Amino acid sequence: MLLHKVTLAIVDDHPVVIEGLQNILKNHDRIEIVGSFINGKDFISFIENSKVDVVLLDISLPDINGIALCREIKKSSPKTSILALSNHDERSMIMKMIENGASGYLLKNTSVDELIRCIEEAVNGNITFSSAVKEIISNPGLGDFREAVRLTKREKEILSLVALGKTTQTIADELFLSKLTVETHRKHLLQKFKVKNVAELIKIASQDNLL
Amino acid sequence: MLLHKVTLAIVDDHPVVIEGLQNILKNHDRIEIVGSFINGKDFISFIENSKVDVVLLDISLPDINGIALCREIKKSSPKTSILALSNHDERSMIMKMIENGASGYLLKNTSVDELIRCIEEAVNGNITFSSAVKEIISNPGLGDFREAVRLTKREKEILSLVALGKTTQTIADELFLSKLTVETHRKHLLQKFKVKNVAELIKIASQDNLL
DNA sequence: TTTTTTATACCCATTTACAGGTATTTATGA
DNA sequence: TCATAAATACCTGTAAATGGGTATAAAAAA
Repeated sequence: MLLHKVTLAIVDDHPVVIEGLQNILKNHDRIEIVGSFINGKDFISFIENSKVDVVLLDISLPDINGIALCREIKKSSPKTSILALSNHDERSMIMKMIENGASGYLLKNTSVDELIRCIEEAVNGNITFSSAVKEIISNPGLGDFREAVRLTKREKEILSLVALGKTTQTIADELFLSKLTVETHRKHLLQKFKVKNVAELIKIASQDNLL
Repeated sequence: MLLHKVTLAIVDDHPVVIEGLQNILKNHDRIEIVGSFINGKDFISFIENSKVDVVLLDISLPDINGIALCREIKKSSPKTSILALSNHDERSMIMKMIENGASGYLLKNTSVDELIRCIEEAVNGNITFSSAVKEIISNPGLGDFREAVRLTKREKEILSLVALGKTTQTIADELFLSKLTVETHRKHLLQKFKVKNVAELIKIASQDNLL
């Protein structure tokens, strides 16, 4: 048994959510809330000088991307357990957070009981998920095993020009390339995405936020 | 001055948000929270038998679309003021909610003070917005005046088949149409979206959630 | 009832895209 | 240093898409 209280911080840009979390946790005698932050930068400064055992981290913050913040926190304070709080229910996002040091992942519609259970697990050093998240992990959707397509810089560049409706010739002129070179890049894009024309290409790229 | 308390309900599928809102509002002596709901259906049943002056409504619920729910509520209980709570910061969404009977629109990152101010305004029958929302309304982005493209049923059907990478001929075969007919529909799609090829078409359709 | 929209279909000329190759130079990693 | 990946470029033939028209019947709206 630990004698000291567990120090916990909240990082979420929604004041109402902070209010809710504080209210839920304030009656737990083993937990002490040591700070609430509405952006990542402030929390990073804070953690450099303070001990935080657990942080409840909203992964969609205005100033910094959740994955990057997760890694930053682990670099500054490796012993801090990070519990990701998020609306994103894509398997890939869950996996990325875990890969980058999170100890758990909760969807925002998690019940209060489950939330507390997960925090307690995180305090004990375990990795935890809310039940909806477990469901997602164990029942991967169809698209979930299609690994992320790795595009070169040039390919990304051409992909976005294609998405703007530019033709091969126009792109070639703009980039001072041969039309044939641009055709090759397009061909590689179609191959990498395993699609057979631009319509499908742009749809998938758009769904994967590559535009 | 009213003698009775203002009755207020909360509809949000995030338990933590409900907790936060309850906690923020419980000390207001003029406000009485008469119910909290995590889906639209339950609230619709509730409001048929109860008087609710103000409802804080999350517009992204699992069971029903926010706009439809807004209209439902106004139909069942026209005197209830609806304050929309949302993460969606698109001008078009804000306008749609107001058109469908909402008395205000708050982004979820609204501060507690502002939230209370808006609830009080709504109680008094005014239409209110959080400052971030006012900003959005008064500074329309570039795309905001491009009015929503109105597609016919057939056009939508063909658009989604095109997005699946099917060729004109394939689509014609599947729908038992002449290839020339499908070509005409495609042409109309390009014209309506004011674009010159499928790449641009699919990108815009995808951004507008038409796929 | 008249007008407009929707869905259908056709024609022609031209441009663009796609499939399936090969090949060279330059970076980048192991 | 050796192998691999990236970026470049070329060739040929075919398939598909686009632009700019016209036209008609049916359905929906005014």
